[in-house]
Amino acid sequence: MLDDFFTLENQLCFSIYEASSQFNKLYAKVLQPFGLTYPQYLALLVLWEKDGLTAKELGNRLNLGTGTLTPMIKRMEANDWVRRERSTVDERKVSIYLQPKALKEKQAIITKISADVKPCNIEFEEYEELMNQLNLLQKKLKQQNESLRK
Amino acid sequence: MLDDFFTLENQLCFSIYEASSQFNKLYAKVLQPFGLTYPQYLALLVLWEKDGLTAKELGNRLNLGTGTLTPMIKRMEANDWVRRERSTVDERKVSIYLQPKALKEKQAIITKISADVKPCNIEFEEYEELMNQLNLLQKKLKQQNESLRK
DNA sequence: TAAGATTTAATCGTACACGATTTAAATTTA
DNA sequence: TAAATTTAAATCGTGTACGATTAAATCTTA
Repeated sequence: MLDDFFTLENQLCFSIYEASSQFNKLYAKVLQPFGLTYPQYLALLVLWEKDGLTAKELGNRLNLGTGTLTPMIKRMEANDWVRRERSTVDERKVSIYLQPKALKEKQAIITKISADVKPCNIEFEEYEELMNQLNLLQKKLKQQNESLRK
Repeated sequence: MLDDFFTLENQLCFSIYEASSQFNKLYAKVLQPFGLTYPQYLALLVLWEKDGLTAKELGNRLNLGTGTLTPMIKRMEANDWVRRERSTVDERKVSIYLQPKALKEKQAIITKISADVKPCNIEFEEYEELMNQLNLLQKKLKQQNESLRK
Protein backbone atom coordinates (compact mmCIF):
# COMPACT_ATOMS: atom_id res chain seq x y z
CA MET A 1 0.00 0.00 0.00
CA LEU A 2 2.77 2.32 1.00
CA ASP A 3 4.76 0.73 -1.80
CA ASP A 4 2.11 1.45 -4.40
CA PHE A 5 2.20 5.04 -3.43
CA PHE A 6 5.96 5.15 -3.75
CA THR A 7 6.17 4.61 -7.48
CA LEU A 8 7.57 7.36 -9.65
CA GLU A 9 4.19 7.70 -11.31
CA ASN A 10 2.50 8.63 -8.06
CA GLN A 11 5.01 11.15 -6.86
CA LEU A 12 3.95 14.77 -6.85
CA CYS A 13 7.58 15.71 -6.35
CA PHE A 14 8.42 14.05 -9.65
CA SER A 15 5.57 15.75 -11.51
CA ILE A 16 6.93 19.09 -10.40
CA TYR A 17 10.50 18.06 -11.13
CA GLU A 18 9.43 17.12 -14.65
CA ALA A 19 7.30 20.20 -15.33
CA SER A 20 10.05 22.42 -14.01
CA SER A 21 12.67 20.83 -16.23
CA GLN A 22 10.40 21.14 -19.29
CA PHE A 23 9.94 24.84 -18.55
CA ASN A 24 13.67 25.08 -18.23
CA LYS A 25 14.31 23.47 -21.57
CA LEU A 26 11.63 25.47 -23.36
CA TYR A 27 12.78 28.81 -22.02
CA ALA A 28 16.43 27.95 -22.56
CA LYS A 29 15.66 27.38 -26.23
CA VAL A 30 13.58 30.55 -26.58
CA LEU A 31 16.10 32.72 -24.74
CA GLN A 32 19.23 31.38 -26.37
CA PRO A 33 19.16 33.87 -29.28
CA PHE A 34 19.37 36.66 -26.69
CA GLY A 35 22.31 35.05 -24.93
CA LEU A 36 20.24 34.57 -21.78
CA THR A 37 19.67 31.54 -19.57
CA TYR A 38 16.38 30.85 -17.83
CA PRO A 39 17.55 31.83 -14.32
CA GLN A 40 19.13 34.98 -15.76
CA TYR A 41 15.80 35.82 -17.37
CA LEU A 42 14.02 35.35 -14.03
CA ALA A 43 16.50 37.79 -12.51
CA LEU A 44 15.69 40.30 -15.26
CA LEU A 45 11.95 39.86 -14.54
CA VAL A 46 12.56 40.88 -10.96
CA LEU A 47 14.78 43.83 -11.90
CA TRP A 48 12.33 45.04 -14.57
CA GLU A 49 9.84 45.29 -11.73
CA LYS A 50 12.22 47.10 -9.40
CA ASP A 51 15.68 48.17 -10.47
CA GLY A 52 18.65 48.61 -8.13
CA LEU A 53 17.89 45.82 -5.65
CA THR A 54 20.73 44.56 -3.50
CA ALA A 55 22.09 41.06 -4.08
CA LYS A 56 20.39 40.00 -0.88
CA GLU A 57 16.99 41.34 -1.96
CA LEU A 58 17.27 39.79 -5.39
CA GLY A 59 18.23 36.52 -3.75
CA ASN A 60 15.16 36.66 -1.52
CA ARG A 61 12.89 37.19 -4.53
CA LEU A 62 14.44 34.27 -6.38
CA ASN A 63 15.09 32.04 -3.37
CA LEU A 64 18.76 31.95 -4.22
CA GLY A 65 21.80 32.32 -1.98
CA THR A 66 24.95 34.21 -2.85
CA GLY A 67 26.67 30.96 -3.77
CA THR A 68 24.38 30.83 -6.80
CA LEU A 69 23.68 34.49 -7.33
CA THR A 70 27.13 36.09 -7.21
CA PRO A 71 28.58 34.13 -10.14
CA MET A 72 25.36 34.45 -12.14
CA ILE A 73 25.24 38.23 -11.70
CA LYS A 74 28.89 38.42 -12.72
CA ARG A 75 28.09 36.54 -15.93
CA MET A 76 25.19 38.89 -16.57
CA GLU A 77 27.53 41.80 -15.96
CA ALA A 78 30.03 40.39 -18.46
CA ASN A 79 27.20 40.27 -21.02
CA ASP A 80 26.10 43.87 -20.37
CA TRP A 81 22.71 43.03 -18.87
CA VAL A 82 23.41 44.56 -15.47
CA ARG A 83 25.96 46.56 -13.51
CA ARG A 84 27.05 45.97 -9.89
CA GLU A 85 27.70 48.85 -7.57
CA ARG A 86 28.80 48.64 -3.95
CA SER A 87 26.80 50.96 -1.72
CA THR A 88 28.73 53.90 -0.25
CA VAL A 89 26.30 54.14 2.69
CA ASP A 90 26.74 50.50 3.71
CA GLU A 91 29.75 48.93 2.09
CA ARG A 92 28.51 45.42 2.74
CA LYS A 93 25.74 45.87 0.21
CA VAL A 94 26.01 45.51 -3.55
CA SER A 95 23.20 46.97 -5.67
CA ILE A 96 22.37 45.59 -9.08
CA TYR A 97 21.25 47.95 -11.83
CA LEU A 98 19.89 47.18 -15.28
CA GLN A 99 22.07 48.23 -18.19
CA PRO A 100 20.58 49.90 -21.32
CA LYS A 101 20.68 46.58 -23.16
CA ALA A 102 18.26 45.06 -20.65
CA LEU A 103 15.74 47.84 -21.24
CA LYS A 104 16.18 47.92 -24.99
CA GLU A 105 15.71 44.16 -25.42
CA LYS A 106 12.80 43.78 -22.99
CA GLN A 107 10.00 44.04 -25.54
CA ALA A 108 11.68 41.73 -28.05
CA ILE A 109 12.20 39.11 -25.34
CA ILE A 110 8.59 39.36 -24.17
CA THR A 111 7.28 39.10 -27.70
CA LYS A 112 9.34 36.04 -28.50
CA ILE A 113 8.33 34.26 -25.31
CA SER A 114 4.65 34.95 -25.93
CA ALA A 115 4.96 33.65 -29.47
CA ASP A 116 6.80 30.47 -28.56
CA VAL A 117 4.93 29.57 -25.37
CA LYS A 118 1.39 30.42 -26.48
CA PRO A 119 1.14 27.34 -28.75
CA CYS A 120 1.03 25.27 -25.56
CA ASN A 121 -2.61 26.35 -25.35
CA ILE A 122 -2.89 26.63 -21.64
CA GLU A 123 -6.39 27.76 -20.71
CA PHE A 124 -6.85 30.70 -18.43
CA GLU A 125 -8.79 28.78 -15.80
CA GLU A 126 -6.21 26.02 -15.87
CA TYR A 127 -3.54 28.63 -15.27
CA GLU A 128 -5.19 30.27 -12.31
CA GLU A 129 -6.17 27.07 -10.57
CA LEU A 130 -2.77 25.51 -11.04
CA MET A 131 -0.96 28.58 -9.81
CA ASN A 132 -3.07 28.87 -6.69
CA GLN A 133 -2.41 25.26 -5.81
CA LEU A 134 1.29 25.57 -6.51
CA ASN A 135 1.64 28.66 -4.38
CA LEU A 136 -0.19 26.98 -1.53
CA LEU A 137 2.02 23.93 -1.84
CA GLN A 138 5.13 26.04 -2.08
CA LYS A 139 4.25 27.80 1.17
CA LYS A 140 3.72 24.48 2.94
CA LEU A 141 7.01 23.14 1.67
CA LYS A 142 8.89 26.27 2.63
CA GLN A 143 7.38 26.12 6.10
CA GLN A 144 8.38 22.49 6.49
CA ASN A 145 11.83 23.33 5.18
CA GLU A 146 12.22 25.97 7.82
CA SER A 147 10.93 23.73 10.60
CA LEU A 148 13.48 21.06 9.60
CA ARG A 149 16.21 23.71 9.51
CA LYS A 150 19.53 21.97 10.10
CA MET B 1 -3.21 41.71 -23.98
CA LEU B 2 0.16 40.37 -24.93
CA ASP B 3 1.30 41.66 -21.58
CA ASP B 4 -1.58 39.89 -19.82
CA PHE B 5 -0.42 36.58 -21.17
CA PHE B 6 3.12 37.50 -20.33
CA THR B 7 2.29 38.35 -16.73
CA LEU B 8 0.39 35.12 -16.20
CA GLU B 9 3.02 33.10 -17.97
CA ASN B 10 5.71 34.53 -15.72
CA GLN B 11 3.80 33.78 -12.61
CA LEU B 12 3.26 30.18 -13.61
CA CYS B 13 6.81 29.47 -14.64
CA PHE B 14 8.05 31.11 -11.49
CA SER B 15 5.58 29.22 -9.29
CA ILE B 16 6.81 25.94 -10.68
CA TYR B 17 10.43 26.98 -10.41
CA GLU B 18 9.86 27.87 -6.77
CA ALA B 19 7.86 24.77 -5.84
CA SER B 20 10.43 22.59 -7.55
CA SER B 21 13.29 24.15 -5.65
CA GLN B 22 11.44 23.81 -2.34
CA PHE B 23 10.87 20.11 -3.02
CA ASN B 24 14.53 19.85 -3.85
CA LYS B 25 15.63 21.42 -0.60
CA LEU B 26 13.19 19.40 1.49
CA TYR B 27 14.15 16.05 -0.03
CA ALA B 28 17.84 16.94 0.06
CA LYS B 29 17.55 17.46 3.80
CA VAL B 30 15.53 14.30 4.40
CA LEU B 31 17.82 12.13 2.24
CA GLN B 32 21.13 13.47 3.48
CA PRO B 33 21.41 10.98 6.39
CA PHE B 34 21.31 8.19 3.79
CA GLY B 35 24.02 9.81 1.68
CA LEU B 36 21.56 10.28 -1.19
CA THR B 37 20.73 13.31 -3.29
CA TYR B 38 17.24 14.01 -4.58
CA PRO B 39 17.93 13.02 -8.22
CA GLN B 40 19.66 9.88 -6.99
CA TYR B 41 16.55 9.03 -4.98
CA LEU B 42 14.40 9.49 -8.08
CA ALA B 43 16.68 7.07 -9.91
CA LEU B 44 16.21 4.56 -7.08
CA LEU B 45 12.41 4.97 -7.33
CA VAL B 46 12.62 3.93 -10.98
CA LEU B 47 14.92 0.99 -10.30
CA TRP B 48 12.86 -0.24 -7.35
CA GLU B 49 10.01 -0.50 -9.83
CA LYS B 50 12.06 -2.27 -12.47
CA ASP B 51 15.63 -3.32 -11.88
CA GLY B 52 18.27 -3.73 -14.57
CA LEU B 53 17.19 -0.95 -16.93
CA THR B 54 19.72 0.33 -19.42
CA ALA B 55 21.13 3.83 -18.99
CA LYS B 56 19.02 4.89 -21.95
CA GLU B 57 15.80 3.54 -20.44
CA LEU B 58 16.51 5.09 -17.06
CA GLY B 59 17.25 8.38 -18.80
CA ASN B 60 13.92 8.22 -20.62
CA ARG B 61 12.05 7.70 -17.36
CA LEU B 62 13.81 10.64 -15.70
CA ASN B 63 14.10 12.85 -18.77
CA LEU B 64 17.86 12.93 -18.39
CA GLY B 65 20.59 12.55 -21.00
CA THR B 66 23.82 10.67 -20.54
CA GLY B 67 25.66 13.92 -19.85
CA THR B 68 23.78 14.04 -16.56
CA LEU B 69 23.14 10.39 -15.94
CA THR B 70 26.54 8.79 -16.52
CA PRO B 71 28.36 10.75 -13.79
CA MET B 72 25.41 10.41 -11.41
CA ILE B 73 25.24 6.64 -11.82
CA LYS B 74 29.00 6.45 -11.28
CA ARG B 75 28.61 8.32 -8.00
CA MET B 76 25.80 5.95 -6.99
CA GLU B 77 28.05 3.05 -7.89
CA ALA B 78 30.85 4.46 -5.76
CA ASN B 79 28.37 4.58 -2.85
CA ASP B 80 27.21 0.97 -3.37
CA TRP B 81 23.64 1.81 -4.41
CA VAL B 82 23.93 0.30 -7.89
CA ARG B 83 26.20 -1.70 -10.17
CA ARG B 84 26.80 -1.12 -13.88
CA GLU B 85 27.15 -3.99 -16.31
CA ARG B 86 27.78 -3.77 -20.03
CA SER B 87 25.52 -6.06 -22.00
CA THR B 88 27.23 -8.99 -23.73
CA VAL B 89 24.46 -9.22 -26.34
CA ASP B 90 24.76 -5.57 -27.38
CA GLU B 91 27.94 -4.01 -26.14
CA ARG B 92 26.61 -0.50 -26.58
CA LYS B 93 24.20 -0.98 -23.72
CA VAL B 94 24.95 -0.63 -20.02
CA SER B 95 22.43 -2.10 -17.58
CA ILE B 96 22.06 -0.74 -14.09
CA TYR B 97 21.32 -3.10 -11.22
CA LEU B 98 20.41 -2.34 -7.64
CA GLN B 99 22.94 -3.38 -5.02
CA PRO B 100 21.88 -5.06 -1.73
CA LYS B 101 22.20 -1.74 0.09
CA ALA B 102 19.48 -0.21 -2.11
CA LEU B 103 17.08 -3.02 -1.22
CA LYS B 104 17.98 -3.10 2.45
CA GLU B 105 17.54 0.67 2.93
CA LYS B 106 14.39 1.05 0.86
CA GLN B 107 11.91 0.77 3.70
CA ALA B 108 13.82 3.11 5.98
CA ILE B 109 14.07 5.74 3.25
CA ILE B 110 10.38 5.53 2.42
CA THR B 111 9.42 5.68 6.07
CA LYS B 112 11.55 8.74 6.72
CA ILE B 113 10.20 10.57 3.70
CA SER B 114 6.64 9.80 4.73
CA ALA B 115 7.34 11.11 8.21
CA ASP B 116 9.06 14.31 7.15
CA VAL B 117 6.83 15.25 4.23
CA LYS B 118 3.49 14.40 5.86
CA PRO B 119 3.55 17.47 8.13
CA CYS B 120 3.02 19.52 4.96
CA ASN B 121 -0.59 18.40 5.22
CA ILE B 122 -1.31 18.00 1.57
CA GLU B 123 -4.83 16.63 1.14
CA PHE B 124 -5.31 13.63 -1.09
CA GLU B 125 -7.70 15.38 -3.47
CA GLU B 126 -5.43 18.38 -3.67
CA TYR B 127 -2.54 16.04 -4.38
CA GLU B 128 -4.29 14.15 -7.17
CA GLU B 129 -5.73 17.23 -8.82
CA LEU B 130 -2.43 19.05 -8.79
CA MET B 131 -0.56 16.08 -10.18
CA ASN B 132 -3.03 15.65 -13.01
CA GLN B 133 -2.75 19.30 -13.96
CA LEU B 134 1.02 19.22 -13.78
CA ASN B 135 1.23 16.13 -15.93
CA LEU B 136 -1.05 17.72 -18.51
CA LEU B 137 1.05 20.88 -18.52
CA GLN B 138 4.24 18.86 -18.70
CA LYS B 139 2.96 17.05 -21.79
CA LYS B 140 2.11 20.33 -23.50
CA LEU B 141 5.50 21.77 -22.69
CA LYS B 142 7.29 18.66 -23.87
CA GLN B 143 5.34 18.71 -27.11
CA GLN B 144 6.22 22.35 -27.68
CA ASN B 145 9.83 21.57 -26.83
CA GLU B 146 9.89 18.90 -29.47
CA SER B 147 8.23 21.07 -32.10
CA LEU B 148 10.83 23.78 -31.48
CA ARG B 149 13.57 21.20 -31.73
CA LYS B 150 16.53 23.14 -32.99
C1' DT C 1 29.41 -7.54 -47.81
C1' DA C 2 31.32 -3.11 -47.46
C1' DA C 3 29.97 1.78 -46.93
C1' DG C 4 26.93 4.63 -44.68
C1' DA C 5 23.61 5.57 -41.14
C1' DT C 6 21.94 4.91 -36.55
C1' DT C 7 22.25 3.93 -31.74
C1' DT C 8 24.32 3.97 -27.11
C1' DA C 9 27.47 5.74 -23.75
C1' DA C 10 31.12 8.58 -22.45
C1' DT C 11 33.25 13.03 -22.36
C1' DC C 12 33.57 18.04 -22.39
C1' DG C 13 32.35 22.86 -21.42
C1' DT C 14 29.16 25.96 -19.40
C1' DA C 15 25.83 27.22 -15.99
C1' DC C 16 23.04 26.71 -12.10
C1' DA C 17 22.16 25.29 -7.00
C1' DC C 18 23.31 24.47 -2.33
C1' DG C 19 25.64 24.28 2.23
C1' DA C 20 29.73 25.71 4.60
C1' DT C 21 33.34 28.83 5.34
C1' DT C 22 35.59 33.26 5.08
C1' DT C 23 36.00 38.22 5.11
C1' DA C 24 34.75 42.71 5.94
C1' DA C 25 31.51 46.08 7.44
C1' DA C 26 28.00 47.52 10.55
C1' DT C 27 25.40 47.03 14.81
C1' DT C 28 24.74 45.79 19.56
C1' DT C 29 26.06 45.54 24.16
C1' DA C 30 28.86 45.22 28.17
C1' DT D 1 34.25 52.68 23.14
C1' DA D 2 36.04 48.21 22.78
C1' DA D 3 34.46 43.51 22.29
C1' DA D 4 31.06 40.46 20.70
C1' DT D 5 27.52 39.68 17.49
C1' DT D 6 25.20 40.09 13.29
C1' DT D 7 24.90 40.92 8.45
C1' DA D 8 26.18 40.91 3.38
C1' DA D 9 29.01 39.11 -0.22
C1' DA D 10 32.39 36.30 -1.92
C1' DT D 11 34.47 31.86 -2.27
C1' DC D 12 34.81 26.82 -2.28
C1' DG D 13 33.49 21.97 -3.09
C1' DT D 14 30.09 18.84 -4.67
C1' DG D 15 26.40 17.59 -7.60
C1' DT D 16 23.08 18.13 -11.07
C1' DA D 17 21.60 19.66 -15.97
C1' DC D 18 22.19 20.43 -20.84
C1' DG D 19 23.92 20.59 -25.69
C1' DA D 20 27.67 19.16 -28.56
C1' DT D 21 31.12 16.05 -29.74
C1' DT D 22 33.38 11.62 -29.84
C1' DA D 23 33.83 6.64 -30.12
C1' DA D 24 32.39 2.21 -30.63
C1' DA D 25 28.95 -1.17 -31.75
C1' DT D 26 25.08 -2.41 -34.51
C1' DC D 27 22.02 -2.09 -38.29
C1' DT D 28 20.73 -0.85 -43.24
C1' DT D 29 21.24 -0.85 -47.77
C1' DA D 30 23.30 -0.33 -52.19
